[in-house]
Amino acid sequence: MPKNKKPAGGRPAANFDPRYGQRSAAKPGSRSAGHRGHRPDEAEPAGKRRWSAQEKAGRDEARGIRTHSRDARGGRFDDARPPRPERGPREDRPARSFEGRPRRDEGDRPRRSFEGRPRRDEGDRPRRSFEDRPRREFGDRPARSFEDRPRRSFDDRPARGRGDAARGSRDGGARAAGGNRSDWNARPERTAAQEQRVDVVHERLQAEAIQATDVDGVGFGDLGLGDNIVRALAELGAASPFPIQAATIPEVLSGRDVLARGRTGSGKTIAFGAPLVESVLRAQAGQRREFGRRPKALILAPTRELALQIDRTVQPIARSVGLFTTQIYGGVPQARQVGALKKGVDIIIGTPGRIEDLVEQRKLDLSQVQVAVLDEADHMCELGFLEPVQRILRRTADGSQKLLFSATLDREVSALVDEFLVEPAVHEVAGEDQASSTIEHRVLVIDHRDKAEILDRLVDRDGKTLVFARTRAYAEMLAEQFDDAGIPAVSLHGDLNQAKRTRNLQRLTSGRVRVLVATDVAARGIHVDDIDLVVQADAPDEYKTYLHRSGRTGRAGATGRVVTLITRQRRRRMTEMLSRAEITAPFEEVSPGDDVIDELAGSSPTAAELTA
DNA sequence: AAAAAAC
Repeated sequence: MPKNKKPAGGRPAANFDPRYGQRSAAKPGSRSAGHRGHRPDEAEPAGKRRWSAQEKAGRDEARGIRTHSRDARGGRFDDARPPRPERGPREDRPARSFEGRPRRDEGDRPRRSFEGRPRRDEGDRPRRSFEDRPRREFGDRPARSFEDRPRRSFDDRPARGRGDAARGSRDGGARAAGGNRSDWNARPERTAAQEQRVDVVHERLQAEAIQATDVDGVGFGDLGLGDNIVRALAELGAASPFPIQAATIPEVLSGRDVLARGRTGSGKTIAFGAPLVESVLRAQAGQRREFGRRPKALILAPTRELALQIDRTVQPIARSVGLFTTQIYGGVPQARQVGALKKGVDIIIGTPGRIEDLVEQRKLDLSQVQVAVLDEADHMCELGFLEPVQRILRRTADGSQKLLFSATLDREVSALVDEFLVEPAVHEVAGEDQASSTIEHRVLVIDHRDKAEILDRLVDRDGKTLVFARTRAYAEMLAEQFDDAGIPAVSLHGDLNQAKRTRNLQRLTSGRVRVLVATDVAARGIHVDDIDLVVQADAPDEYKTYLHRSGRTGRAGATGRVVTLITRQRRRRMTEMLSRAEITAPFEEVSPGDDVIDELAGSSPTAAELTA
């Protein structure tokens, strides 16, 4: 089995370790209930609010899906179900029938070619570019030589689909002809030394890079989206396409499988969401939305919050053309979700567990799904997620289009690409390196005993701050610590029940609280406007985690700062991880009374300071 | 080792 990553090694006694316990088997939600009292002024029935409309987080990551199928069903549109009204179903779209486009068989595309680019032998660490990430050594164990690292080799993977046989459903013609996808696997044998690298590097996929300047003057309509969708995007705050959107929207509409990498906050959600809606619409042009119709598109995300957020972006787009979406994730009663499915929905957005659960209960039928999107695709290929995701994808319609998006997309996704994608197009945005980033990175080397005090000072500020902790217990403890210090804070982690999770995140979004302490449940995809400081109370273990966590700030061009606390012993691991992340950050030894803390707690750097 | 994801 693709035992993806996860080194056997692991970290030594973590840098910090209150370890409030091996309390892994904690009871959900219990302990935190207590510290919610602060802020009596919230004249808002916080409990009931559920994600209201105020946060149309708009762009964020997006995933698009699309359908190239045509699935016949009857004629009108009489859906009475109104998830979150806003404007009624409107179907003025001319039913263009675009389908019929030559689906994957264009031999002319020079791009893609999934193959692993020749990895560079570094020693010279050139610069970044997502690709060729210089070694990525998992556990970040202290400078251990690469050799004792558990290896993970693509070539060791079970021969799944490697040939073709396993992927019977897809039209074999194109595939047989195009050799591209085989490039994923047909890599030359490696030497033992190279083999070592593979498990840590996950080479980058060769991609077609779009230049930011290519987008100048291009509108969403030019990319093939209909007027209603373009209008809906404008209402979400997306007036014109970001590069990743300009690159992937036409590709998704063409029906091709797509792999896309765009850094955090670059607009991936709309990049897949908008064309997905357009595709579903085209596929059913002129047909009625029947009661009980089965979903035509599926968007999978790794966390409930992300699924919810994606829906907040996709739903208005879908509604603008009369299509319905529904969320399918755990932690909340099934009834409402099942009820929506019974009435019939066009697009479902959710997390693997509940989706599989409903499928097994026969309350969800994925057989009509023509487009499936995996957001944070590389994460969805990790241990624990991969198999459920595979089972879900296998339930979708034969030949369904697959779209894989992530800010850190690498060969780790080959586990899914091999089985499910056919000659995928690979896109990324050119020049997304640190030089063009709007995020400033700093590392504070501290004494463990000073940690709590330094954290208190760092988060005692005006702007919104997101603090990451390695464990649920520590996240909870920190939130209480901040509260006790007079700094209103809430937490977000898996020990909380979904209502609290949703409410606490909402509190940060709305600004009622300016400090949120979270585990990595919030590392990926979550978009909250104006987080200008990310504090890593515990340094992450993987460079990808570093990139995703820090990506909670500096979104859509805004500036932000990331401060990571480490103890002296961890300097080396941190240095190595930053190099893998291709990030440059000064290390500063800091004590509680140092001015630098106030400086860091102050306003985030200006664009000019960042480039200086 | 931890986190996430169903009940």
